[in-house]
Amino acid sequence: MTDVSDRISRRQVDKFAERRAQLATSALRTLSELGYARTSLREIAQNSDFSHGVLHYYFRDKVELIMFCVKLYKAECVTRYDQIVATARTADQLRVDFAQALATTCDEDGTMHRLWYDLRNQALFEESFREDVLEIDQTLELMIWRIVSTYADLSGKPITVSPATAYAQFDGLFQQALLRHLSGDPKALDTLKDGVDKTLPKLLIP
Amino acid sequence: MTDVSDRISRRQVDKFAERRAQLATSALRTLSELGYARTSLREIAQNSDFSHGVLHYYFRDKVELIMFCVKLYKAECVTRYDQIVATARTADQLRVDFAQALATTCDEDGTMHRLWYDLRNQALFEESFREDVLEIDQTLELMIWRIVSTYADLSGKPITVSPATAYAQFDGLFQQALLRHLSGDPKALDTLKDGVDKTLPKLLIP
DNA sequence: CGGACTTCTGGACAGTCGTCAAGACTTTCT
DNA sequence: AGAAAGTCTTGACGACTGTCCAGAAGTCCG
Repeated sequence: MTDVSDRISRRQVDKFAERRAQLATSALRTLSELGYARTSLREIAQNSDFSHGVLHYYFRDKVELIMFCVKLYKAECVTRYDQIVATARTADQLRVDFAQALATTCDEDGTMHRLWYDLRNQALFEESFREDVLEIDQTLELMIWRIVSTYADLSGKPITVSPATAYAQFDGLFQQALLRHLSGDPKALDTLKDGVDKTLPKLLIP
Repeated sequence: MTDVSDRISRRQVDKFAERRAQLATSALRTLSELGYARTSLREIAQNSDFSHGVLHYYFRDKVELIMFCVKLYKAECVTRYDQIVATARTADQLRVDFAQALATTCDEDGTMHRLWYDLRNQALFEESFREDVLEIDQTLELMIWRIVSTYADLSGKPITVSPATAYAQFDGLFQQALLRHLSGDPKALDTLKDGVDKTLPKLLIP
């Protein structure tokens, strides 16, 4: 394989991947709006610049498309809070920033996150979803752990719970807030911030 | 005479309600097996002693049937842990019993609970589900609160978090354990017990 | 028994679904 | 230029969905 053909084939691959990403972005809009159960490939195509047939040109089937979508979204989502870790100077600041960031995510990206919860729930029923869902869940757990361990460092106190427990607690708080917030509860975000504020210090030895 | 509500107010109310419950029980089996998205009325009927047409004789539509089902289940589920509250003599015993009870539920009734999570998630998308889901969620929150406040009484220490926060934390722990457990992780239940063991004391002032 | 009512069946209807493939259009290569 | 490869549209397919309905079957009572 010469340098030229290598470059060419790579360019084609890039273009292919580019269109996949473009279609996945369209699909994400539709999925986050309707949820897994009610989203059809035709609906996805209608909210994009292409016809429904093209989806099978870029994705093997519906499952592959959806998994590609959620991975695309979570890849960006997973690094969102690292900025907070990087800039926080004190434990209290980290705690406040983290609580605020969760509330902002809940408010601005609520529809995307309900999609994530929807798909994670599908994994409870459909085995084919589990591998990918568990992998994403693992990266989220690590993201939370970076927050918690940084908070512990800044506090100078050791952590008393496992990464899994810490993640589960914040995930529960977020999920509850999301339901309340989408249902129109005006206090949902404040309750979330308060919950995080109270929960984070309890993960350390007092 | 085409409306279901007319039939309800007829003479044989008991028999009518009885059959509704019978059909709902069949439906629960199917729903907990397949989940909301993939359960059809024909599938439900096939797992019962009747044909698919009869479902529209006892329920207005699919949504009414499913909501009736989950309410039937949660009505029993919500009182399951009150036994623990009633018999616990010490805080430590309550803590251990509660952790064990959650693990047992996760193991034995995992498929039913994934259905609950599935429907609660649907409420994030479909507004018509929200009212019922929020109501059930509220009773679950109260159930957890009875545990936590009894634990606080037995410990002689005040609680530091709100009912919503306490519920969200345990719900997160349970949900995480359910996913792991259904995925075949042998440590899922022990992790759940450990998480509950660690979380419960942290809800009080040390 | 016979009629009135309730309960239940099974098929029909009008959609929607994922998937596929034939062909048209576009780009790239020789 | 034309051939080849890549990209996209369109229509079709069989299967499945919730809903409805005509009528069979069962139940009750005079």
